[in-house]
Amino acid sequence: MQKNLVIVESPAKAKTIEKFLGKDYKVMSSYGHIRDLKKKELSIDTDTFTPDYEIPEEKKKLVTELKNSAKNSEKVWLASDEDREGEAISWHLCEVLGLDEEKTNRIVFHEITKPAILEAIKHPRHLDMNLVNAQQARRVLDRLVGFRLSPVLWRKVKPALSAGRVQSVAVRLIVEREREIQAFKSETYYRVTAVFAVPNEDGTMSEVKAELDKRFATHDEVLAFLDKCKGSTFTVAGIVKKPMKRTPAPPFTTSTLQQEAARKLGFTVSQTMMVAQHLYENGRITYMRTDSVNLSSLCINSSKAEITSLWGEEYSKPRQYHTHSKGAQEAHEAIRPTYMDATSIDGTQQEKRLYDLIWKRTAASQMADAQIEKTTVTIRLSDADEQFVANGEVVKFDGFLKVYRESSDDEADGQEDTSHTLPPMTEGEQLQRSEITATQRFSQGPVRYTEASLVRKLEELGIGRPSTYAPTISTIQQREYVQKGDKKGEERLYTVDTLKGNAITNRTKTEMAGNEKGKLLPTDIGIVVNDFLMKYFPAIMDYNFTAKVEQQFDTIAEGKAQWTAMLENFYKKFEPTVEKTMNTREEHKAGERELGTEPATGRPVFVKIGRFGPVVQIGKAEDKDKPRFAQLPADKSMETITLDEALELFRLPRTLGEYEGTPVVIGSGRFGPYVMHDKKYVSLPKTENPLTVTLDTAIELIRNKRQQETQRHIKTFEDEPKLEVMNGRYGPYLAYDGKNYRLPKAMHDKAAELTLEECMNVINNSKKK
DNA sequence: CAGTGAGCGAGCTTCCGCTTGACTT
Repeated sequence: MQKNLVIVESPAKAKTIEKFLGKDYKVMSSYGHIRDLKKKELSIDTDTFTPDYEIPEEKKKLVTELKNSAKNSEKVWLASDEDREGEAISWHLCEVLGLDEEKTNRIVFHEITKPAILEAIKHPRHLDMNLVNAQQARRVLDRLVGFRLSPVLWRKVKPALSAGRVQSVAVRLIVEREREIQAFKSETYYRVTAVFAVPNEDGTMSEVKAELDKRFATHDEVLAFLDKCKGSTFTVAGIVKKPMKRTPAPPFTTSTLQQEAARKLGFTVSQTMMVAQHLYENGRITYMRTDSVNLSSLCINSSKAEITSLWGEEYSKPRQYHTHSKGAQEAHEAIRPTYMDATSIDGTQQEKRLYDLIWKRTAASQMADAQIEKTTVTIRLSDADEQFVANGEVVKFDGFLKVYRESSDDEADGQEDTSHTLPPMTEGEQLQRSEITATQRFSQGPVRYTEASLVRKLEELGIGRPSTYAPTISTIQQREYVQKGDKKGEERLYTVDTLKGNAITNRTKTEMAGNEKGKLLPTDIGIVVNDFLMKYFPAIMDYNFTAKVEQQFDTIAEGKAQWTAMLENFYKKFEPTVEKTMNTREEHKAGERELGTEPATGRPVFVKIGRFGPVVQIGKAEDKDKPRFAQLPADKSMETITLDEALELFRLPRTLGEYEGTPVVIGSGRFGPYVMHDKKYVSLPKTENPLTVTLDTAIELIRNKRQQETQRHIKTFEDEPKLEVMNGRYGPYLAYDGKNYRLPKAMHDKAAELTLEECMNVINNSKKK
């Protein structure tokens, strides 16, 4: 008979703890939740709000193992995380394993160290049913919202769509940001900078850059000002030195790690989580799904030792951080290296880089402030009221800046770091002007979200949890509410006026404005679904909805409210809205927009969301003649497409004539326009317009393609029919068993003479990698 | 990387959180 069984949530944690506890303890993992609502049904009695739980198929084997182990143990310790979800996991274990609730030993530890765990074992408690009920309320509410709302979308918008407390608000953020950008009107202004020459002690000259304390609204004001500068003298009116300090950012949470890895390493949110998972499983870092910035005393002490030995005592400053983000539950520590004395690790390139980032952020958080001296010099003009201001920054003591500096999202916007020194100047000193420049600028509109900045916004609103940020972002892309893509900016003209000597020169330059890469853009479906939900379910779409229900979950957790009563309250308002919306007349009409009529027939032309996405339709379903359909191309949107653009789409496919007795047709497919002849397709080059291309050109394209086809097969082998030497766009390659393999450059010239053995060598070598 | 190319009448689809594999690419 086994003495003790300890159950934790994660297998990596189980392995570590087992070492600390010795042979009287067996440690197993539940791999998260072991029971949930049924997958395909609502699984909730909507009169009593009783959930109907089941053990999912993929967990059955694990549960049997846990059951057997529990039966053969004298004592079972439930050691899931100390938060709402963790408490519920313990309760489900209790129920499923048939443990006696009164005799349950529920324990929690705040850090994975031997003393902490031995201490926890000394203080077992019972299950906190209030906390469990708060979790049940959370789970049931999310199911009700998701499973009652989604079918409304299936009927009113398009099949297989989804809605939920978290994802729908995430889409709303992106849709609204896009509308803000559309509505934004950029205003122009003029920024004036001056360069002065200042003599150094050794007789050489230094340059000082200063900016005018006023921005001009019109070009006339600029010219008037530059004119005044011509005869003006420039005098140093004041020098102010101010000491400043900069403090390090707190250690990483899931959300801040995702943001920094995106900015500094270019990782996607899910990439970051995958790499972090590896580091965690290899014992390199603490748990990677956390909203806590807390560091264990172990880490604080070893950081101090490490920093002192690397850079000296003056660089060390132990700090305790406290979490105050909305809805934080603090079941774990911050994300940090398990051993601070490991300054680097073995692993893949990505693992090394992410580890390095985590190590530096953690170390910096335990380091001294940076001491900076900021110097501000004001320069007065004799002939104008405005003043120039020059700023200098000197780092007196670098402190944490030695290892780490946090990035910000809008860093790339020309606001480069201004840390530079000023040459010595004295009050009353006259400066020699060398050049004054007025540059036209434009006010910056809102920027689109990236994956990482959306995560930050969601966390700020208290929506979603560390374990769901990455999945939420992929869900809204999978449902095609949102697309990651590039938005091309527009070319813009701006003027630069320069005063040099006594002459003012004017130049006009061009720049690209509003160029954005890898940003989240709403699709037509995303916009339509959002507008629909905003119209009928504003309460769910409210940015504060989650915060409001979280407050109620907290009240339940404190034992001051009944969880089923809370759900009843919610449902009695929610359910009638669902019913009402379901029963509105209009089906699949959301987002429909009439563009006008087709000139030839007078039939109505409109855009709508069809079975397979946005389409243009001519005529109505009830008409005598069947309606015609055309899918919206990727570069057009339902909100902005015009009647003419819509009618263009119906000019394809068109038949050009016949060749070798079969028709030649120009069509438009997923990959652009093509020529179809005898069931074979040839892509139309970009230089040809599908609406005007001639039969002769099309025939030429068909012939070219045929010739290419004959040259594609270089060599086949009798002994191995699955293998073939092919000729592709990038030279010869091998095709074997449905896969393609690159041929080394040296073998390109003798591709036609390759032997079977040589080919198989290439294939086996590349398979090894 | 290496070729691709539709129609709008199968029944099904869906939530949020907690955790990792076992599958391919």
